[in-house]
Amino acid sequence: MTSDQPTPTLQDVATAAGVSTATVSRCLNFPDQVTKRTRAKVMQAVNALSYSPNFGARAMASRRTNTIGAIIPTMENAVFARGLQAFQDELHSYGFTMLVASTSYRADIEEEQIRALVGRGADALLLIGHERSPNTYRFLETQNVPTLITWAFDTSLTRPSIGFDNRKAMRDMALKVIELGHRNLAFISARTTLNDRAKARQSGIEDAMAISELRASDLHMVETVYGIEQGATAFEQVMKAASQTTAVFCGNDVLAVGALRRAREMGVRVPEDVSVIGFDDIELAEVAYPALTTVHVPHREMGWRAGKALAELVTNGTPIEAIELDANPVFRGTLAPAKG
Amino acid sequence: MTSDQPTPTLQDVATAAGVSTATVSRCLNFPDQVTKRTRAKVMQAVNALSYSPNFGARAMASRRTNTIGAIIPTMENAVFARGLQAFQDELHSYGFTMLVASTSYRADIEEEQIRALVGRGADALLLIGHERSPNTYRFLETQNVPTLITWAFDTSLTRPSIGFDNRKAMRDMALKVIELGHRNLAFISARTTLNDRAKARQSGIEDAMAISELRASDLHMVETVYGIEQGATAFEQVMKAASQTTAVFCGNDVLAVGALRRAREMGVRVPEDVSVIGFDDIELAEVAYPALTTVHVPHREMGWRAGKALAELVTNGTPIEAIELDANPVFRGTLAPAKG
DNA sequence: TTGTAGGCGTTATCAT
DNA sequence: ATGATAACGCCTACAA
Repeated sequence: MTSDQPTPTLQDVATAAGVSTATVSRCLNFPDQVTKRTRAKVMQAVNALSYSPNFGARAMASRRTNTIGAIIPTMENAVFARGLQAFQDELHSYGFTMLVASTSYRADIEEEQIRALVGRGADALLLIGHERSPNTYRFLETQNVPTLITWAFDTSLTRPSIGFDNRKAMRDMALKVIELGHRNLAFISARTTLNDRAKARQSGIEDAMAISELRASDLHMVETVYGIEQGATAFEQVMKAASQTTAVFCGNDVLAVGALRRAREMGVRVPEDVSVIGFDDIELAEVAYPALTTVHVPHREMGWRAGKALAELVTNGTPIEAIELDANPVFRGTLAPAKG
Repeated sequence: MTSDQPTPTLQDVATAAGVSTATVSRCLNFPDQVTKRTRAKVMQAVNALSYSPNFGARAMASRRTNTIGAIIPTMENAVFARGLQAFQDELHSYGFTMLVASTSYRADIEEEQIRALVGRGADALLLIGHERSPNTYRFLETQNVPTLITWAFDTSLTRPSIGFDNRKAMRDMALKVIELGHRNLAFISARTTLNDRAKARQSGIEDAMAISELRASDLHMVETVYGIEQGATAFEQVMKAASQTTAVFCGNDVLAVGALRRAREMGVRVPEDVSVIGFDDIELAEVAYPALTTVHVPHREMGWRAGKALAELVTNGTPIEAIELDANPVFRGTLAPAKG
């Protein structure tokens, strides 16, 4: 670096172009309110100085940031990645920037991140799932930040959501599994504390059992934290505690893949001895061997629809229309009829 | 909402607490410059109003944003996810916020994203790989934004990097493969345009061939875009065009997993008929069947070291110390000695 | 320890 | 169509 020249400001451009700052501002924001000739002069100065507007100043003066925040449980694996990419692409096409933060599935961190993004002037927020502390919702309300929920759908709530019904999706899957003759079911669940998706998925299995005249209380449940290794451990626990199990549902594909691995290590054949069912349909599911039977989640569509809805809300005030998407079973190699 | 009460400002808090705005500001930024008593009063007012500082104003007044940007090729899969999460966690512990943007592996989009993040006042930037247009580097220099390169390491360049030597890593892997008797090698590469990692990995294989007195020109190369499906297609091409191939290197695990799948579909046995080698060691690699032999990349360490380096640079001016990490072969099921 | 006041770079409302 | 100029909300010398 030769010299620490300070970044050029609007004023510098104005001086260079021989106009007022107001005119430069207009050139940049409303080009057609300005003469062709003036515009040319100004743009030339802009380029010469390679001026680029100061975000903070602009945010302060216009009281808008063109920023939309997304807060997801984790970036560690691909569960939210595909949807997020679609969300970001859509926002980008509207001229918005996406800010991401992750919570490691912890409610306290989520609240912190919400404050951080709101503090940074996010014009709106995308959140995963409905369940969080009243405090958090109160904050969002007083701050007047529009919020959209995704990865869930629940009309009984007033908050808009664009997602799918976790309970119904899991119920449909479970009905198919029961139809194949499975009676001894287990469920390896993600932590259900402040996680409505996990709870809903459990309820879905129980619904299916009730419909099929099985006793929901017979569902063998193990709750564990996220991770392949945790899924493996949980699978072993299940097989030890309830060895008659023929079908193991998992709260998500990551756990399911762990279960699959441990099954192989234990000499338990999938699907001949026990069927394994996941949820999410991320890349892992296809790649696993045998390929995982799972509930397909419309990642991309959810993402872009959410992006579009928020962009239009912020831009034109178009109210968000709740949208329920389908999440359907995908049958692959890990599910087979129950023996006998 | 009952009333559209405007967000509280520093002034509001000051009034409520019966002090000046300066005192409130100090309470928030340098708590120990203020009496315990005063602080208590102020914090109470802060909570009562649930005040949270305006980012733009703060950025403008302090000329710092406490924001560090990261620009990665894609969020679609887990390649960069683990490292990014570690990066973000480390930044967070220093009080920084991470901004992410993705480029879909396109140089023009990368440049746009760099401008966007700089425009938003990013105090520093994390970029993947060294190779980009001189224009882009010039911009970064005139804007005076410190930049750290990761996912690569090259002392011949003056730019600091914290990463690993792609060429050396791939060479080491290739040497092992050749040692196992493989002579007919193929390489399914990611696009090499403006992608120094892809090029380096290719060079690594060629280096190993040269060392082993094989003709580097005999390496059968296929270049393709990112994706499982693309890896599958490329594998088929390779086996059709060079059926004597016994070892297929892939530029990354995603392509490798695609190759694996197509091999199964084609009735080609891995590793009996052909060995498949990946790069990155993401979750997919472990989960694939057979589990993928691949080059392990120290995702997390790279991420947190990068975060620490940038945070300390921005905070204390500590210059970045380039760090070379190891990326070593991991031998799993897809590699076996060549037949005969 | 606390208060006063000027300035940070834009936008937007008025005039002209 | 263009130009003054008053906000915008916070930080930080400097003064008290």
